[in-house]
Amino acid sequence: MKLSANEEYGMRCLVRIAYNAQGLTIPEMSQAEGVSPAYAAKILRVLRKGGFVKAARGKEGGYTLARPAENIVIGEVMDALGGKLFESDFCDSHSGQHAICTRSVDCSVRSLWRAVQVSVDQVLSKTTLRDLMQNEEEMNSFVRMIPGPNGLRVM
Amino acid sequence: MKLSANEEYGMRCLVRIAYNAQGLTIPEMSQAEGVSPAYAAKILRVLRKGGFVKAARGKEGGYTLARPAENIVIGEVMDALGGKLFESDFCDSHSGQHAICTRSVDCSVRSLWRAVQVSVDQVLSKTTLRDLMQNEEEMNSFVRMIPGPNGLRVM
DNA sequence: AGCAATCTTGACTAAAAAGTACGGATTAGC
DNA sequence: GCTAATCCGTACTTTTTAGTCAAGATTGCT
Repeated sequence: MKLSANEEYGMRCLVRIAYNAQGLTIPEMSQAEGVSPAYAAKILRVLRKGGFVKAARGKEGGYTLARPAENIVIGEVMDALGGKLFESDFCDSHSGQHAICTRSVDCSVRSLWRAVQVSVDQVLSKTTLRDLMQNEEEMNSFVRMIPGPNGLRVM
Repeated sequence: MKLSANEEYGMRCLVRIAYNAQGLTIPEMSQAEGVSPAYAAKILRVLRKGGFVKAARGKEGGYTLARPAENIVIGEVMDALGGKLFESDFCDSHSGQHAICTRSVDCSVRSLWRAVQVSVDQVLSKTTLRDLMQNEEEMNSFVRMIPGPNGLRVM
């Protein structure tokens, strides 16, 4: 029961994009998050396939939110990045004896997992990307990378 | 954010032991859970090192609870089996830019993880092994493996 | 058209988790 | 003291996840 790397970096990337309405490129994201460009690309692909960000190719390209931050529910993002907490059909597929399960369908351990899942969902399904964007004024001082003759300044 | 195999099988094994006051051996557990004896042994070792079960060697040996079920808090078991949800020092160790974090210590994504953790802990720290043992009368009909001249019957 | 910046994709390598194998140590019963 | 049933520990193999690489496709600019 650990956050996967996909979830950790995926959420971080999404928040960064939310803060940068003009869009962020893979090299920019790579530098901001301290991961390789290839890895940043891989994470951003998951977010794109999930429909949370959209990409523009070519010069002036980059990633932006696919919809307003208040319409992006974190629970959906997490599902896309890391899948569900447990497989709901474990009891069917596992080859052990089922006698310990009460009343032929359910068992105490399964109930526990479901309780945990419900508890997590209550947080994640209530939270939108907008909710994670506090101190937006401060954040807006982060500007886009400006290429210049004497080096680069990021954000 | 998935339950690990250790967590799934560890909890299942613990519940089975709780239901069998006389103790369960590795072969018994292996058969009951449908996993190899070697794997059952590995899982039981984690539970033993965590102080939740104790083992008796030799003939008539096996695993029993190390303390009463009502004194075993599931949150502690889960920690022993699968570790914490996230590393609390991620922000220190990761090499990306920290500017997105508010006020130099915290950041929105971290807050989210903490909220999830709190939510999970509320379930797991309130639940004891005893709470998972419903229908105990029914369960007590499961008896120990009885070796006999004409084969074995398990539970 | 040509170039440079950008995203896209699939295949590859590395690390971690899951699961197995085996030789050793302990105990009960005879 | 011998034997059989049991746990113990380490090292190994397999599978999954994490992370890299390289060739291709798209776009804006001149």
